Amino acid sequence: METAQIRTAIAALAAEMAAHGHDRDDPAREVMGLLGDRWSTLILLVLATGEWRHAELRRTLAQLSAEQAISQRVLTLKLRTLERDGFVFRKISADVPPRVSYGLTPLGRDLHGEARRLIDWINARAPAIRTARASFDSAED
Amino acid sequence: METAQIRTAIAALAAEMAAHGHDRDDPAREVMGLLGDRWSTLILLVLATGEWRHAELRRTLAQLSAEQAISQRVLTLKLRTLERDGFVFRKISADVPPRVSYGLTPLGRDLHGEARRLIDWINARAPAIRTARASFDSAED
DNA sequence: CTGGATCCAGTTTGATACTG
DNA sequence: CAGTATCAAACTGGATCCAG
Repeated sequence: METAQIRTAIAALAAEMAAHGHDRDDPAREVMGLLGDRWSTLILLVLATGEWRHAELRRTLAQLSAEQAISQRVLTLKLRTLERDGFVFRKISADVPPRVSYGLTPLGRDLHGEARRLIDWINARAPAIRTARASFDSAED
Repeated sequence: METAQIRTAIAALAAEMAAHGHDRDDPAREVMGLLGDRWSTLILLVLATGEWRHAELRRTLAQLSAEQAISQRVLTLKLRTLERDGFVFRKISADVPPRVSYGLTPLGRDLHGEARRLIDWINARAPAIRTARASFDSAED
């Protein structure tokens, strides 16, 4: 690109970002970071099936994950973050002892659907990505 | 959920993941992590406009980001990762001195489109998310 | 200009133990 | 059972210097 073109391109990009509602404290960056972390998308997947108690959810995540189990502490942290953004609700029963359950809000259900679409798209391209990686890795000597 | 229901739910989730092509080394987790990091989606946005040289790209990213500029080192790292997965190409001219340009492959162009859809969805819900956060933060005493 | 090498700081995740 | 506190480990991003 030439200097004048770059200036034009930057202006166009800035305008496009503005038109899509980007501004400096928009939550897109943070939510994308959340979806990109180690556990949140899997938590959404499980909670999409109904309401789960903390310990149940923890055991289930361990079953579904190829890697090691989520720690109690990290599960609490992730649920708090999802709850704060309005994607997950936390319900405490009046029983003795009280039962704490988690589930998806309507917004969380929609988020899960949208994220799922992207994840499925990536999985569908997994062969192409693996091929690209193999080619890159073998070319670097 | 009751114990039997949990068993059923886990089985259903595992089957669903398998049906969607999940397996333990699928790249979805890594690509989502990439899209959730600090710079990759912005890099895709800029590269979607054409071919850019390293230094041009770095300056442009600085213009578009509210935060501080990307470091030279991190830009190289991010471009390498995107290139390895087949989303970005790297072209070296035969000139002296050689010019190095980066751009999107067809796969990268598609990824950008898919990711953009999710980001736009989140931005469209930004008011709801901000409201949820304010309510959560004020309720926690 | 591109980008590798070092060194460093902040954040995220995990292990363990403890409280109500 | 749910959640917190503390400590340790790993990872990410950044600053600086240097080489082709």
